Amino acid sequence: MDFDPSAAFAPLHYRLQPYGGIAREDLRRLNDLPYTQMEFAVGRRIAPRGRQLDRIYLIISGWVGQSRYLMSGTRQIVHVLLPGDIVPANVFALRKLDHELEALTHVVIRLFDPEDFVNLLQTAPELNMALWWAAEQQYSILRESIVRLGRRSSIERVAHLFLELHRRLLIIRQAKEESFMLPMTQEAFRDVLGLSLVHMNRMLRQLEKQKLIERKDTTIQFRNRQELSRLCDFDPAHLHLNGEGAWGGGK
Amino acid sequence: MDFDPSAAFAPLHYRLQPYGGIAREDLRRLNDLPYTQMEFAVGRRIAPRGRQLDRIYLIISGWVGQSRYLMSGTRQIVHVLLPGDIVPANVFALRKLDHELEALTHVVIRLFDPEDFVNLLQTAPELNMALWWAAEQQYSILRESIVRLGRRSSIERVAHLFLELHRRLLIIRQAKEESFMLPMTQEAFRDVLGLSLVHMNRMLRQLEKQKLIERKDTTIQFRNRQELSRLCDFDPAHLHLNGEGAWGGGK
DNA sequence: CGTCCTATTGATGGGGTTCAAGGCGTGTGG
DNA sequence: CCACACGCCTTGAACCCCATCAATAGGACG
Repeated sequence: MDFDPSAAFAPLHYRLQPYGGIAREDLRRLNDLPYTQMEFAVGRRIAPRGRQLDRIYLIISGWVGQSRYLMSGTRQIVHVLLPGDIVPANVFALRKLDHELEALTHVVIRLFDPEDFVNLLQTAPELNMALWWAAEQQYSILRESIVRLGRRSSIERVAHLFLELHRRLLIIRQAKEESFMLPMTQEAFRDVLGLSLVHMNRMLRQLEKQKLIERKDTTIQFRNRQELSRLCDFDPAHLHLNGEGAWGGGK
Repeated sequence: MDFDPSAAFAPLHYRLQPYGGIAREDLRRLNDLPYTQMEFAVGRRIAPRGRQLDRIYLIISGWVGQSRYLMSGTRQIVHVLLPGDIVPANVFALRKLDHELEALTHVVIRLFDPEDFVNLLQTAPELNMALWWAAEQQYSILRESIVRLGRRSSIERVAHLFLELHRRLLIIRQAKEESFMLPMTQEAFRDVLGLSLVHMNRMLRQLEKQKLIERKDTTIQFRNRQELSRLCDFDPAHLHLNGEGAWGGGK
């Protein structure tokens, strides 16, 4: 680490690292942008569906769900945002939110003025490019979620989500090599995977019984990650872990 | 229409219209960009997973599937691209494809050099912004697909996809008010919805029996679109049909 | 006229939901 | 300090939606 961002910025810093050299100065300027900071308790709604986005949300700590409620009252969590993630992923298209933002854990977020943010990007091309790549990664995760929901069995879904979250947490250094903290309830987990609570719980126990994972409190420990990956045909390619293929965009 | 684009460009033109005034000159310059044009027969692979994107793909006519194959051989079509759609949606992040591009119908595409494309965008801010909005719409559709797969029943999925495709086709003027052409096979349809062929067929027949739709050859005619929308809780908000909320991005 | 692809329908079985009840830990108030 | 409540997790039992297997029909095409 040649740059020592404030702890608040560390996740974003790690997240953008793979996408090429971002000037220390740029990160510092991002760090120095005026902001409002807010905290939310578990389960609280951070922003409602339909809200016109007039702020850039940066997640400092905690997990945030982008979720949709159907008329029947059921919920689908479309995407789980981790520290360092930004809403909207594409800061140039400030739309109305088509989903809720909900705190899946205790959450700290920072709000920026979009104009400040975009002005900074326009004089920081590397940072700009890195954010595009981070956005692209988010969308790849959405695509992979579609595959997971459309074509994988329940046990595969559970395994696949574990492995994906683990990789994402590794990037921001909030996981160990073979374990990670899963702070959300099974209820939230269920709504990511499109399953029932009962059945998802059974699949969890089955993974334990097969000695693929271990659970202690909120910690998930992999006991045989390779076998787990094989079980659910996990391929981290969609996470674009190396920024390879980045193209300078006429800079 | 104050601008008369070549027939090839009409869908893109219609697609970008809602997102604010794009200068006629800009569209003309896009139209004049050097390109390669290619055609693909039904079922042919346009680009394989893993290919480094070094071209911008614009769909001129036909439907293209972004699909993933699992080890088991099953396929999930992650997204259906229609005329006027662009791959990659974000032309600034040229990654490796994490899915296949397949021709769901006979397809004509145009390939552009990314550098040409980006250079044009850098001197055409309105066009640039419109493309961001178009990209954002694509991602919203992905999110809605996740809800569809995760929390909707089979018959709801079928109805929902019909209504969504109809809306998208209306935008590019390739549908009538109460009907549209569905040129893809039920096999492809199945792989969008994550269902089995047999069951999906039954749901189609059931929608007919309930007098909600009618099918003649490849034409789907709505017989009671309101009831169909209610059945599947369809809400076109995710399509961002009006460009409202567009924000100038410091231009 | 046979072949191949797509659509359709019947029969059967299983993966996952729903209903129901109990366990466990934690916080809270008497 | 204990009793109780509440949230979350866990497990059993019954049912059902949807997948799978199987067979036929109906073009399109050579």
